[in-house]
Amino acid sequence: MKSRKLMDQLFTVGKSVSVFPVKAMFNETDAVLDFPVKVGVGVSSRNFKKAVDRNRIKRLLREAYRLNKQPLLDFVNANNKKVIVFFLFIDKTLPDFETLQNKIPLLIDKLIKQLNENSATNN
RNA sequence: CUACAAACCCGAGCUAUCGAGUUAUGAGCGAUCAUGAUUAGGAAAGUCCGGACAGCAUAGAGCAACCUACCGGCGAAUAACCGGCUUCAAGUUUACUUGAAAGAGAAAGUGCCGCAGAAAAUAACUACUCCCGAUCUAUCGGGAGAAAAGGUGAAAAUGUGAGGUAAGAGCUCACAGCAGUUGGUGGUAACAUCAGCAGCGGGUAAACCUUGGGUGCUGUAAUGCCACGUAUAGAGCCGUUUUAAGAGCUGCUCGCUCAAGGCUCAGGGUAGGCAGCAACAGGUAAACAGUAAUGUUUAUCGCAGAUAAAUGAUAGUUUAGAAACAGAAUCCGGCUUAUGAGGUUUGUAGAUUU
RNA sequence: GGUCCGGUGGCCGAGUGGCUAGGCAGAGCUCUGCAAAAGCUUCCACAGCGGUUCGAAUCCGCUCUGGACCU
Repeated sequence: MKSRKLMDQLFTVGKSVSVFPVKAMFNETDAVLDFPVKVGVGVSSRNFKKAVDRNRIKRLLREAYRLNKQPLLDFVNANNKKVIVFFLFIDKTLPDFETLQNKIPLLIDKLIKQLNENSATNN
């Protein structure tokens, strides 16, 4: 996700789920997207002052999402939805790849549940 | 060989699997896909200097402001790079080593120098010497001399010795120190050294200042272009061709030029794309010139280019070890700061062997 | 990305080169039957390193840190 407009929209009206140390903001959208899911990652510069550390965390988040994204894609394709997601790292210490590798699947499960409930209430 | 100091080098390589950015070629209407190539630093950092490049201005003059200050070299450029000179500091071997320097002018002027001290800068005061007068006979008053004595301070009118005198004084002499000036010698020069002349009136210019030199302002989010969009839109103020509101010369004044719309507030819209933007003060290697910075020649290479922002994950292996500081955002040169393990060179000290 | 400004006790804040004011807060004492108020005493500071100077919070350089503005 690279659009500034979508980003503002996400942070104003979007909802969130979190599995420590990662929080996911998400929003279903009617906007015309090229892909069913658009994803971004971020770290607060308040918690990590060095650009090296922030880049490291963003890379690990990207890699962890890449390896575990299949369930989310399947769900979204099955229900014909369009979703934008933003992963925020909220811990204040540098993580290692293994913990993220364990936590991201849990977060994605939770996200899918939320999406399911939303569509049920809307209908 | 060990320790210390300084300078410099390096800042992991390879294989497999799965990915990301850029780009070339091919395929596809297109989204995209396939194959190949390539993808972070020595500091990318701080932004302390200097440039390139771009926009505005180019009609200047004066004032102000800011920067700078030994000499030579190098270079696109620099107070910051290289070499030298001088001064200072430390160390010892006392003439060397290492380090530092914002290193023009205090004899153009103004200011400041707390406390202490007689006095912090035309010299005054106390005390000193001589003469005169008075008297209570060791004091007082007046005149003259003189700037040596006053012990405090960071700093006290160049220091020591001798002569000289009523007492004294660079008043005179010897030696030493300091800065000025003239000439000789060496050096491109700063400067060094020798001789003569006339001197010796603290410090502070990282206080104001003076002198010499320099600076137009702003910065790639600059700047140019394309697309989309709004309230056919509100309020207030100033002005409209002889006068002129206002704008530009970017701090001010004069002067000059342009000028029919301009300024402020409130609200609304957009926040997309292209160029700038990756081929040059280029990198690497060797040779040559130079003490060095640097330059020349030859060969060779094409070497990040994103925009919520790529350069990653896992496993194995090489190695004594893979750990430090740390992430490009227009580019380049220098400086400063952070930094792991190891290596090279030079110097000093110690030990051992010959 | 660029351009600037600041840092003085626990807090606020003055200080244009000569022992770092003042207020609030803290501690102790006085006052009171006990407290409050008041009074007295006391404690705790120049962001760090280096330079200029006899002497630096002040002047200069570097570092650290906080903030503002342009966009």
